[in-house]
Amino acid sequence: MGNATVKTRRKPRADSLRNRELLLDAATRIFSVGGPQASLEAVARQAGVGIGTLYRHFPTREALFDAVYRHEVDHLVELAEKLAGEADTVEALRKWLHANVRLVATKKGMIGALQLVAHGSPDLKAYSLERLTGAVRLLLDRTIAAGKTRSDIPPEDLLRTLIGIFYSQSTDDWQPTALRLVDIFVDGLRKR
Amino acid sequence: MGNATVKTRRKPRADSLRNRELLLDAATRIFSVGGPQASLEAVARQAGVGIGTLYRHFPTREALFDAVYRHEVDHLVELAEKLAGEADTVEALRKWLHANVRLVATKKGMIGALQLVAHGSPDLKAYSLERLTGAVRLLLDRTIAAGKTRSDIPPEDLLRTLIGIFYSQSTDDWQPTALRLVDIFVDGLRKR
DNA sequence: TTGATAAACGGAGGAACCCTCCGTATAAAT
DNA sequence: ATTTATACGGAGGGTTCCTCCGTTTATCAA
Repeated sequence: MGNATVKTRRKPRADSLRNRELLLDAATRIFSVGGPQASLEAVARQAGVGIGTLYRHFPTREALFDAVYRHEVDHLVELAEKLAGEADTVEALRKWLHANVRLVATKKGMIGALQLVAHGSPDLKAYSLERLTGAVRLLLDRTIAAGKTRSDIPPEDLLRTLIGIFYSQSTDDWQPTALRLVDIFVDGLRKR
Repeated sequence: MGNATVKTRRKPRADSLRNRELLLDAATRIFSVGGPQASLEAVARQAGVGIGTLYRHFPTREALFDAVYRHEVDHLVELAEKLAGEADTVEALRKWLHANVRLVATKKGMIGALQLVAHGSPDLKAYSLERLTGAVRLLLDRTIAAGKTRSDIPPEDLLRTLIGIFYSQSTDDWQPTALRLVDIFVDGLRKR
């Protein structure tokens, strides 16, 4: 039976897939510096496609932003999977948390974006929370299994702490502070 | 000696003052429904003046927003001064707090605006915090002097609680909840 | 009162952006 | 090779931004 849809669909066109990817990358860059209300025409220009193509792929600004955000979340999950291969489990966890800090630091626009997300689509919120929690769990479980850290901290709490660190630091020069706080927290997790 | 400026300045023109006031009122209305990035041309239209006039009075969007916000704060201070004449001191306090809730509720845009303020000009933040604290103190001291409420709550804490109530409630239908929370808090202040 | 003039006014205009629509181009299927 | 479903690009109409400048007017001095 294979496919339950009415007619056998054509394979999606190669240029379509490629352009979608180009747009996503461009949007990530543009939103990073311009915040979530940056020019969509600039995104299309940056991607090297027509504005019409952008709107066909992402009918609304929201849709584009949603996709970009999911993309970023997926990247973080991938990174976690890669780090899960490292020998030093605690260090792997620490690296992943630092990557989070740097991501938000680099892509300043993301901060404003996060506020939109918080008040925006519950779908997106649920998706990112779930996936990121999974990523943390992946790394955290290994440190626990290795007997390196205390075992009474659920991944959700660790994630919430991370978010709390992002929110509480709203000045320009917050990155070093955030990294330090992360380190302190990780040290706190360590058994001794 | 009077005026230390170089030359004796002319009196500001009457139309200038009037237009400034018109613009401020219009901006309050427009920002209320459209949020802090609403169209400035719409503000000028609403005020019945040319767009050039708007830009002369408020060279940047920030400047206009700043002025509107100060205006609103001043209104709340005036209200506090008026309520300070009421016989029932606790009721006066309650009314003022409710006015705060309704203000933010009516002017939805203010919520987004508050976020801009939080990360924006420290001047504006300091100004509003100071003036509003003064207003609360005015009302709170009277209830304490009348022996109606406990006396160990500084006005700053009361204000922070109010802000906390605004921030924590981010859904559409938050107004009744916020009013209830305010009432509970005021009841908590009461001596019995 | 009556000029003189500093100050304010309005809005045209060029640039950027938003989003839609549709003629053209092209990848997949036959 | 031909067909055709899909995707592409960008012109175009509408909105907003902000500047610039010719015109109007409120103040002040005579």
